[in-house]
Amino acid sequence: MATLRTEALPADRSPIGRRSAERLPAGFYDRPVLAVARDLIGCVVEHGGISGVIVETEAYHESEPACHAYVGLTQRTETLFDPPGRAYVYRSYGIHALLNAVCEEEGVGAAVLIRALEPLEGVEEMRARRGMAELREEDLCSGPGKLTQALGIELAENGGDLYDGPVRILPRESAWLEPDMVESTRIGITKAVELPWRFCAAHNRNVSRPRPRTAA
DNA sequence: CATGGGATTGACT
DNA sequence: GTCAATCCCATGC
Repeated sequence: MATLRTEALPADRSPIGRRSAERLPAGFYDRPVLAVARDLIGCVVEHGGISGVIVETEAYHESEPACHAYVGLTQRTETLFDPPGRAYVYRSYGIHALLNAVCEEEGVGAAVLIRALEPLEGVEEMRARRGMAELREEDLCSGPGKLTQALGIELAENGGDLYDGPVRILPRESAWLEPDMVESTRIGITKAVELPWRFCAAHNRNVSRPRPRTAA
């Protein structure tokens, strides 16, 4: 069984280099998708030196009809059935690329949708990519389509390895080892709307709208 | 081969 | 609050 402990490897002074030396444990994604969705809060998504801390996720599983894999193996869904730890990137509403982490054993269609990031590195490049003038920092990655645009993630990244890139997910940093989390129902779906499979960092400005009711 | 429906966003009323 | 933009692909005739 995988744990969240990161492997201590030779350090580097630069933030990117230091994190490059750390990996999520082998088997991290080879677990129930709900566990992975919780544990990804606080981890870091990085692409081309641009990065952010994950503050919102949703879980999807082939056993429920909101999941693309519910219909079985098709051309669209084949990445979902790949080995855990791959990126599933698909186009939403004809416009946006959405990033997911494939979970559970090979042959089981399950993934965690990365819905929002707290910008970490490359904020100016994010602003340039997002294109709109004078965006506040919390508007850069506060939604699943926004964050892929900010990090330059496109459909070409579908099927890529999240340990080796080009899109990578790196372990939690010290400030995020035990994040306060809020559970709620998922956004923007019409089926299985009752499942509480959305996870947000509590009191974080980068969580997408509508924000969940934060724990009292 | 035609059709319809999105795991969304930004602009506008 | 409402609504259009726009592309991939699953489904059905």
